[in-house]
Amino acid sequence: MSSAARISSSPPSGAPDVDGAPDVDGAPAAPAAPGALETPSTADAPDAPETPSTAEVGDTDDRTARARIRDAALRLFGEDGFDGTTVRAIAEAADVSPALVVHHFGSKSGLRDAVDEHLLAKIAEGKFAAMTGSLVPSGDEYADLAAEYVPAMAYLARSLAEGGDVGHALYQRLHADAVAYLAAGVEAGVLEPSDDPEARAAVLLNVGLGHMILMAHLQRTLGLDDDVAAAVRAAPIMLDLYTDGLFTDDRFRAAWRAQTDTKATQ
Amino acid sequence: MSSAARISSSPPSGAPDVDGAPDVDGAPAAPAAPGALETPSTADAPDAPETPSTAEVGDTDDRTARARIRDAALRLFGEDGFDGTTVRAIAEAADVSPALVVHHFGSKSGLRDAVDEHLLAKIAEGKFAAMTGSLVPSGDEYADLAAEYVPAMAYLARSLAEGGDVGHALYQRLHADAVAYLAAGVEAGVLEPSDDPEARAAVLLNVGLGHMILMAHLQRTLGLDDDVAAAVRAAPIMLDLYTDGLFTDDRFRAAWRAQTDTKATQ
DNA sequence: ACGAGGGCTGAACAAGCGTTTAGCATACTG
DNA sequence: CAGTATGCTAAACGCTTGTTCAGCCCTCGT
Repeated sequence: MSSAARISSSPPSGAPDVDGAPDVDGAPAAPAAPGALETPSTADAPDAPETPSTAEVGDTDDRTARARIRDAALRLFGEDGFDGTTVRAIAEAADVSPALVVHHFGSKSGLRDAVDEHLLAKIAEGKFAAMTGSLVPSGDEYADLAAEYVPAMAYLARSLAEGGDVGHALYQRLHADAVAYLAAGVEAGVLEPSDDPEARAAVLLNVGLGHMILMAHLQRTLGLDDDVAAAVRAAPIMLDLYTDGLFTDDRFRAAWRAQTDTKATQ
Repeated sequence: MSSAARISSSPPSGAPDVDGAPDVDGAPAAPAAPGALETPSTADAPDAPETPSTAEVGDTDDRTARARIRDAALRLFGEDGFDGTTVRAIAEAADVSPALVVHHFGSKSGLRDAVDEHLLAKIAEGKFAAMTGSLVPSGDEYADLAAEYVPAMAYLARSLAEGGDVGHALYQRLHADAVAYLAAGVEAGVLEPSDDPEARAAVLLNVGLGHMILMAHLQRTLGLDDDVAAAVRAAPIMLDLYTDGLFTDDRFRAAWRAQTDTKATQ
């Protein structure tokens, strides 16, 4: 959520800071790079020149058709899955011939690798902090972000759920960030300390990401119109959970401890 | 978790009740039918006679080959996805010819429908309460359960993440159960009340199911050997979250409320 | 002006897919 | 015992898929 990051930099007093509501979603996630929330570039704009110094394989220039194919593949993979997406469909969406797809990326798997690499680079830049972290910037800002990042989020959600390498790479990155920001939050005194910070970071990451992955079900089940409404409806509940917990006392925790203790002494 | 169900029926005092640890996983989920945790039948045993009175289509007898095909399909769909699984692979796993698959189920989609129906029936019986609910019965019981239910869980996780109709049917059933059991828990005084019980049920369901779906990532990231270890590692953290919350005070909730109030009055 | 080369394409190919067909055994029914 | 339905299979069909191939067009260096 980047809440921990913001926690240590924003006064906990009255008015929320300028870039949106207090983060509320489940996971303490990626680094909220300063300005990450401002003016997202339009979705289909060609990439930045992308210095070929770091070129690893055939990553020569990358604009126009090549980028169009990659973006179309990202979107379609996210919507229909890798197997459910045909090269011909990608080609049509990118307005090129099927042969060009394989000419640029070698094969369909090569295209997926390129999509993954591109996405991981974006993640490494922290560009996904806003979306993976704070699901509720509130209102228009969220809508703007969603328009750009929803295809990527769908692809990531699918990758995470399927347990492939891309998803796991993303997970590990988000986990490392979560550990750092949770520690910062604890140090700032706004988060409860933990006996097992790494595991807690993973659990909270699961909670937040899972909440995101399943948000569509919540939306349908509650009869909401769009994902913004769903996020707004869910936000105060997450806040309640994180503020008060769920149980009224600690009888369940006590019971758990009692059992594990007796087991350990057996 | 069925915690709410158990809450109202078990004394919150010292020793945990007989059928395992206090439920600890994220979601208040399906009804923990009495005895649901006891002696699971072996995985590949043929189904119960399954009275043909409720036969809807060609559901005549259902044992031997037909059941073998269905079980193999369930497992393979869960492992490799629907598109990633070929009819020939299912046939080989069930030790029959590919043509028999189609002969029994009409088509590959028909087979999926049969798998879904079978699974939803199991869910309706409450047989999944233990797995979807309490991820930590502790130790051997969990291992036994896992051996039987893991294929189905994998299939369900995939269905939920993909947002198809099966997954949503499951979700709605689990949500209804969660609403009921959360209400019971509130009435019993062990759960915090909520302004929005339906949304809270959905959120907690998302939290718990998402935690389950992503458990494999947690396991890999923390370097744990198996899913039992992961569940045991995660359990006290979930308990801490549900008992104490995450924040040390309510500054985030206050900030959220302040913002939504000012927005509402604008 | 004119080759050279890269972006790009239409058409075709081999492989794998779901499905169909024709037919074999076995078991039940009269 | 004949007749018939049932469980089941081998082989093949048609289609879609990812991929290849030969060649077009258009730009650029000389």
